[in-house]
Amino acid sequence: MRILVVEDEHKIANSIRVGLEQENYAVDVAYDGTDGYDMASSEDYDLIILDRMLPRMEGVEVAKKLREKKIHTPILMLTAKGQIQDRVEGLDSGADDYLTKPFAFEELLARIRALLRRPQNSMGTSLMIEDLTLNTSTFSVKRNDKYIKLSSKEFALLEYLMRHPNQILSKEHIIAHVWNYDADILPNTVEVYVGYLRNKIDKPFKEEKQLIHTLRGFGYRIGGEK
Amino acid sequence: MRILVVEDEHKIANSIRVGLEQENYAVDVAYDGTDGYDMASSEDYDLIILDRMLPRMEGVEVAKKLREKKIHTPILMLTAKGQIQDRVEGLDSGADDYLTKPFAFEELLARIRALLRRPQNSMGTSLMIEDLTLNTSTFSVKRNDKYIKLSSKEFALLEYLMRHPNQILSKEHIIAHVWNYDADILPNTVEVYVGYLRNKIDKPFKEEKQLIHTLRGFGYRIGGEK
DNA sequence: AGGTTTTCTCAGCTATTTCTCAACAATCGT
DNA sequence: ACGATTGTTGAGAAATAGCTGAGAAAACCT
Repeated sequence: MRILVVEDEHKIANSIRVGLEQENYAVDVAYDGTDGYDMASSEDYDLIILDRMLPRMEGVEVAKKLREKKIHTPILMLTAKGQIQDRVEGLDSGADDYLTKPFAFEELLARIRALLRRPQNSMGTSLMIEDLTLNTSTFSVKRNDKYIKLSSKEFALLEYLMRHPNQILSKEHIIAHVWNYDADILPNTVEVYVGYLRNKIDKPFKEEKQLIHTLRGFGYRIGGEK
Repeated sequence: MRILVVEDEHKIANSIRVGLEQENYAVDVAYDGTDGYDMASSEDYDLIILDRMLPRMEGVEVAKKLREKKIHTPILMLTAKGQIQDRVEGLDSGADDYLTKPFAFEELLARIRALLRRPQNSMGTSLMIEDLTLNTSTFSVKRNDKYIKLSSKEFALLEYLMRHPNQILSKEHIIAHVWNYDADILPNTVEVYVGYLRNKIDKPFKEEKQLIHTLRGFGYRIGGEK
């Protein structure tokens, strides 16, 4: 899957590129509207991520021109927050979906998956490892039939871990996926949150198998053997 | 089900179209009265949503002409607010129901469902959670056999919550469904209205189970356990 | 036109969450 | 065994989410 990112802020463009590449998308980047338009019309992308405010040509303008040219590549438009009424205009211009900055990287991924009509990543909304269940539609977490109350960040972290069971996830990787792209999060913060999760899902279940493992020097992993 | 939307404001027409398509209706749009009239008389629609103020031919006029031509497709007429005395005229002209702009999308859907259901059973739905009942045809709410008086916004919010019992609904989600498209509603407004509802349906029933739950960081939920 | 109700925002308050820091513990290489 | 590196944890500061009373503005009703 090839994705074109049109975004003038290099920092943001780069984080998106790196993040998407880790998810095995092929990514090209354009830093202004006209470049974006040229690339979108000459190459064959599966998806275009288009910032609304761009030098040389506005995002809305780019979208309109592409549609006029009968290029129907799905477009996901980005705007700064507080421009809520742009939504209608954005969708009118031909965009297929719409996301306000700043956003969590996971949300961007979810929208991309939706637009690419990919079968949602085990989209039973219910993730399960051993006797631990996480339901993404009711936002509930259970272990051994006991409900566990998590804060939203704890939930996001656990969801991310559970979507990649038995895989080692580095702290940098976790930061990129669970926090916003521009969040300046120390690796220690991840350590602290892993600690919180352990207090809630492992420590009270001493009888059961411990689920969150530390792989010193590499990262964390949920599930699998010691 | 095929629906014809006759509305000259492209922005509104488009939002309605997108929204209805998401509900699996097939939607055609006409942007003025004569086009609307032509399409309505040549195609076979299940419902026509007709704006009152239209270029080339007034909504009322379109409705009258259709009825003269023995086309009895249900018509839902839209007017700008503050034109309340138009109601009689609108209904006289042959419209079956009547909605003032701006409206919440959920309300439009409810009316559409009502109109499309009319031939079969004209029974309004009754939603129930524990000892709380909400009747959408009489617009009445009861708890423990006591009638509770709600404003229309409160009613709309409660109806939305009760149509999704045991589900967590985020403030953004609630705004999108209970308020109208271009309403610029702060999340705090939802908090306030949830407060109003609590004052009326939970606080006076301290003995009973409390029904409206806050899930910090996620949203609100009606029904279900603490 | 005047009073009432409803809708919505604001500002202050509280509780919770988020995140960092720094001290401590565990592990690793030599 | 030793310092160096990496991970854990308690304490607390800062940020954020949610609740509520007050009130402005609009809509509604005679």
